[in-house]
Amino acid sequence: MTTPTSDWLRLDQQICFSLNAASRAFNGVYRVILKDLGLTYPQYLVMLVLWERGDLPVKKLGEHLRLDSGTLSPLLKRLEAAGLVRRERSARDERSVEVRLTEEGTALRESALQVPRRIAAATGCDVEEIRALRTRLDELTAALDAATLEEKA
Amino acid sequence: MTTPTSDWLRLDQQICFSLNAASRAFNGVYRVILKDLGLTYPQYLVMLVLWERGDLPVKKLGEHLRLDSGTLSPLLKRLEAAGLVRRERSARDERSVEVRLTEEGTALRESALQVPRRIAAATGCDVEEIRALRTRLDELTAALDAATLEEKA
DNA sequence: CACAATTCAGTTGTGCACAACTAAATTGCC
DNA sequence: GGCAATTTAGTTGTGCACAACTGAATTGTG
Repeated sequence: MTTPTSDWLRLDQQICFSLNAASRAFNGVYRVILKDLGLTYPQYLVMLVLWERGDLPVKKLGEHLRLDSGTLSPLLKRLEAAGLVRRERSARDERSVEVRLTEEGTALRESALQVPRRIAAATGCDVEEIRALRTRLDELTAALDAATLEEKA
Repeated sequence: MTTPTSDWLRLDQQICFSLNAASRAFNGVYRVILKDLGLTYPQYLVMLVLWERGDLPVKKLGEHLRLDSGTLSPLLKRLEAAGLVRRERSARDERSVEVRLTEEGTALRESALQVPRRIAAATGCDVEEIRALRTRLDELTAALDAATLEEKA
């Protein structure tokens, strides 16, 4: 039992639409919830990394988030304008810029503590389901990243 | 056995990073594969809907894709500039704009037929796994959309 | 019929993703 | 020590998402 080629296109429509929609729906929930904190979703990701790991150079931040300087540089400028971080040229290596939490940025973590519970509630999943989904997504990302490199070659 | 509040933040970092990364990884694979067709991922989504449903007004297109005119108007202009669609004011209702496939746009479907197989290969999943993931994502989207409305209220 | 409310596409402005590039600092190699 | 290759941020340009708004056409109601 094989699937006609033209039906593959319909299936692709469904899966890639579903993924796109899910991603944007998640974004939408975060947008609403993060509005109180004055953060966008990508800005929240950056703050999470800084709260977790402490001050980091832009390069390291980018590695954790898989984002390049083209995305991070303007984003960090906005976080700096909002008073949440400072950016300081490293003395040891003048190419590098250290991103440091300000007091205000550190303090914001307290308000952020309520975010995950609200997000979890919005998904309607329990912690184990979320963990399972995360694992599934990570596998997928790994496969896709590997495939992207192959396709490019 | 309960989880400390501060660990929730770490879990949130993981799940929202994973989702974001998966979404971008998918985008990356599509970007590489669609390059041959001269389409971006969102443009491909629009073409899929048009191939599937035939000519549609912008409004209907937006409902299928959950995109508003702010996103679609410029995107459709680019598809028109590429010669894949035409946009024509409806005679019956002058507010409405019909998006019609050109011959070139219709013909592109033939080249697109190979895309889904390449994407499926990139995910490393079989058809059933893809279907299951799709179902999971649709459930999630439904829950998230409902929650977004609640949060806004 | 008249006119307020709604619908529809489009525009504007902000922010993100990413490719391609620049400029400056550092490292490695001879 | 000197110089090419690499590393690091940043900039520029394109495209998408979305909120807020505009303007024109249509619909509904008195």
